[in-house]
Amino acid sequence: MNRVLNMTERKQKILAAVVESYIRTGEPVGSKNLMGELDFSVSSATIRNEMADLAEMGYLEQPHTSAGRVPTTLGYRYYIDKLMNKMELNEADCKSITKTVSSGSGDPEQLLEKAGEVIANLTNCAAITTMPAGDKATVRRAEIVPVSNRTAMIVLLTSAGTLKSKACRSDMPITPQTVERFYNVCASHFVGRPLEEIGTVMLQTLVASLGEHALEMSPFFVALADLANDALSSDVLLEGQSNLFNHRELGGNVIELMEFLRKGDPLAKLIAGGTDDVDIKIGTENKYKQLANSSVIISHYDINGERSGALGIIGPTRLNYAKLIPYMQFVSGLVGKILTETLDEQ
Amino acid sequence: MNRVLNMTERKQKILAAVVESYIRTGEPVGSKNLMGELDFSVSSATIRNEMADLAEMGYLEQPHTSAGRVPTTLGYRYYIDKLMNKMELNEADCKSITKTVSSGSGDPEQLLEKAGEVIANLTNCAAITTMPAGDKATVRRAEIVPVSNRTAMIVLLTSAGTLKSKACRSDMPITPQTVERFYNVCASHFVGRPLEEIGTVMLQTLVASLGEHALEMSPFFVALADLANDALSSDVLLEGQSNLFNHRELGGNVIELMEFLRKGDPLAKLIAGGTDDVDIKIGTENKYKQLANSSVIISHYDINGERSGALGIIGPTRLNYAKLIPYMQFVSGLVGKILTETLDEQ
DNA sequence: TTTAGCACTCGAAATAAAAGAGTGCTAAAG
DNA sequence: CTTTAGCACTCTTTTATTTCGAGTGCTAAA
Repeated sequence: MNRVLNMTERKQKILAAVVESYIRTGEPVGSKNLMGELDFSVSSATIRNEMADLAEMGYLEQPHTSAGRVPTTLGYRYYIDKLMNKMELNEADCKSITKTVSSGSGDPEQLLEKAGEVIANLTNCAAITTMPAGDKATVRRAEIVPVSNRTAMIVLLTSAGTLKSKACRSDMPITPQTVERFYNVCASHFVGRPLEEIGTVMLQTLVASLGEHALEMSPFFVALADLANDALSSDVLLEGQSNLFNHRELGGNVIELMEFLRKGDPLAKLIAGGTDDVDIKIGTENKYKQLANSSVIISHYDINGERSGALGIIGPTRLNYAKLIPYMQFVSGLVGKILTETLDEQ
Repeated sequence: MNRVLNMTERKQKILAAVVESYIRTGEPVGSKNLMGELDFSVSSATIRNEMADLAEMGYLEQPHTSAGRVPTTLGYRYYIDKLMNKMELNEADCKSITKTVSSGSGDPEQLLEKAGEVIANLTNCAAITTMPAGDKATVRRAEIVPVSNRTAMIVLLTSAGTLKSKACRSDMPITPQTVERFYNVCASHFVGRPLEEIGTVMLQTLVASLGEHALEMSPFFVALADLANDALSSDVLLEGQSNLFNHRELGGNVIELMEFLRKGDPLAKLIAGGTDDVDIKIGTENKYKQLANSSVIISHYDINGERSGALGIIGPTRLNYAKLIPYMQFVSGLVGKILTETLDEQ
């Protein structure tokens, strides 16, 4: 025994056929059925031997002894990297996507929400989208607006077009002088500076320098720091969550999966990483165990040539990669283009 | 035959015992089991007769011929209106609720989110909360802030402390004059006036009067009208949706139910109606067919003595009404108190 | 190296049987 | 007239048993 197994061309063809058949039907695929799907004629026994080899090599596995074969994570990976032929985009689909996505009023949040919806419907998966990153955003404007005697809204607008606000309560009455003082401090210390600089340390020294007004002003600066943090942590939108119910193979884990998706934080991390144009994580390739039965396709978008955010889908491992990857690229490209136009600085 | 069936005291006791037992266990309750739960001794046969009567009267029903009895909508209703003894609030719970809910920074949205979470955890149901109604809110401030050459944020702050914003794109460059002009128009026409007045009709006449600037300004006013509408339609927050999975009796309908909850609109209507302090809708009493197997408990909160919003839970009909109703009242009372303090005008 | 043939495995579906909980009715007792 | 013991009957749930079929792995011949 202990022979060496090489990946031959025939094995590749068989692997591709298994993957594609499984993606299409969701049923483990057996040697007989596979005969009809190959562009060369061999007996089922031959295919069986090849499949046994592929299983030994780690590309296929059997749910149980007498069932057909199913691709492993490794099998999908090999298929995607070496075997898959990306499908062309359907002209009509492109048009309708473009129409839907660009129908908004120019509001980035609305745009990404729409894009998420489109993707979710198109792919029958859950879609996640991130708002344009605020990493390098600067403060464009910061002010307080009183809403009652002791409560004011703190408003922060960034150069990335993100606007965050928050009510804040003070122990002392809010006078027009308070408002003006806050405005002046912001204008001189924050406007035009990166959001990151509004940290608690910075604030402490600042508040200290305010002397007699320190007590009065400090809650507002604390709130402002909160807002800056908010604006920095890019928002994640989730659409079409319930599409996941349509995929039986996710089984009872759908609930855990949805619970996982509900928390925005890991999602943000999920979508953040990766340097490629399109990131694909299959099953156990995902760092989060809740995603062990899912695949994730993430496609980034650029604003003014700079990586700014991403769109992604989450579904069963059995995704139609050949079709969906080009779609994701198309939509993210579109989003990037629209946002570049919208937020263009000059 | 055709005898008249009267509700006797014994029947009431039996009905209450059935309802309470079913709420506790989720199993149809049979005559023998019920014997142990009554404060008087009769044979199971007697109970059987009484239960048959209650079934004929419409308060109980059988899932199938040889199963125990389950309360009908009518049965629950009778129990809640006439038989139920509200449970006292647990001192420790109150404290921890108060602590959690009031731990925020004074932001109403954050407050209601926290309150929703608390309720969801406490009741193991989905919780809905509405932001304070903007019905009578007036415009406190409206302005545009440029974020790029042709894009600006429209910002609207209402007297109710709601702040809405939206990006808006113009076909012409946005100049400081544009900003000032917008500000002036808003100051003279909108500030201090009810939100409702910013309708499209009003806008049309206004834009017409702008003469040469009409084209330049109109997209902003349209966006402003959008924002006003947004601010008027009270936002609904949903928490603990996934708790619904824990209730097996909701069966396969959980998915439809969640899908229904995802759309905010019917939720808003659901929570809006009702004049009582606490509204309870049991199963088919709900107007929406998706809620036919669910119960809804809604408790309103007042700000400055005026009905302003509500907190609600959605769960199976088999809710522990005696315990949850007081809890809902407590939390909504608390929310009202905190918001009154926060938004107090004087 | 490929292929036909065949025994074997294992899950899924179908069928049968048994168990159990609860009812409704009857007839006797209070 | 009301209550209760007794009992046959109904219907779901559970468990056991069987059957079926798809698919494999192995062997031996081409």
